[in-house]
Amino acid sequence: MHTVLTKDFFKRDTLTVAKELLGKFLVLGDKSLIITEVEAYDGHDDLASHASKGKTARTEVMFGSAGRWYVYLIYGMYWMLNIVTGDEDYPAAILIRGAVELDKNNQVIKKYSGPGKLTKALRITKSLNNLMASKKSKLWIEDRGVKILPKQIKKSARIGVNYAGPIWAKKEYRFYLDI
DNA sequence: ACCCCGATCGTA
DNA sequence: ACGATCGGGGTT
Repeated sequence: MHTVLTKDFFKRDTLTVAKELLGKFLVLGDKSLIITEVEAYDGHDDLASHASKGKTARTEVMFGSAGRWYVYLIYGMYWMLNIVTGDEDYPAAILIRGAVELDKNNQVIKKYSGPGKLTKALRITKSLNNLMASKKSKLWIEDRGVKILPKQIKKSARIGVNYAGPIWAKKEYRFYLDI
């Protein structure tokens, strides 16, 4: 059974949604990738989050309704793909950092490790920013019934956020599967 | 108008 | 462990 995840799925606690995204499928045209690594950016207090500096033209998406794509450029060359979570006016999103591409028979075609490499391979750019994750926007997330056990979910501090200070840089908001 | 820095990556 | 890289966010 293939269920397209909609606003209701994403409009919940960000850490909960982040863990549940593992094992879900990122679908783009005829490509299906099982999500294996994510990071949560949760609320205005999260000093690692762009939203900690308040609402700006860039971060406005994060304050908007859940289930939209937040895509931004980093280091002048890499697009980061995030899905907005939580309630309206509560800025939060989940960065998709790794996935495994499968064919129709669920055979592994390719592994994508690293958010920049993933978007480069899928040709994801700014054009998706602020659009709903749906068939209409051509990029969406599906539940295909894959069950992930809690013990399969690994966690660690988020990558590349040392600027966030001792407390927030150390939060174990990165969740991943050992494939 | 401009300065500064980064939710990375590849090489070592 | 570290440096390349450069667009644009945030502020002036």
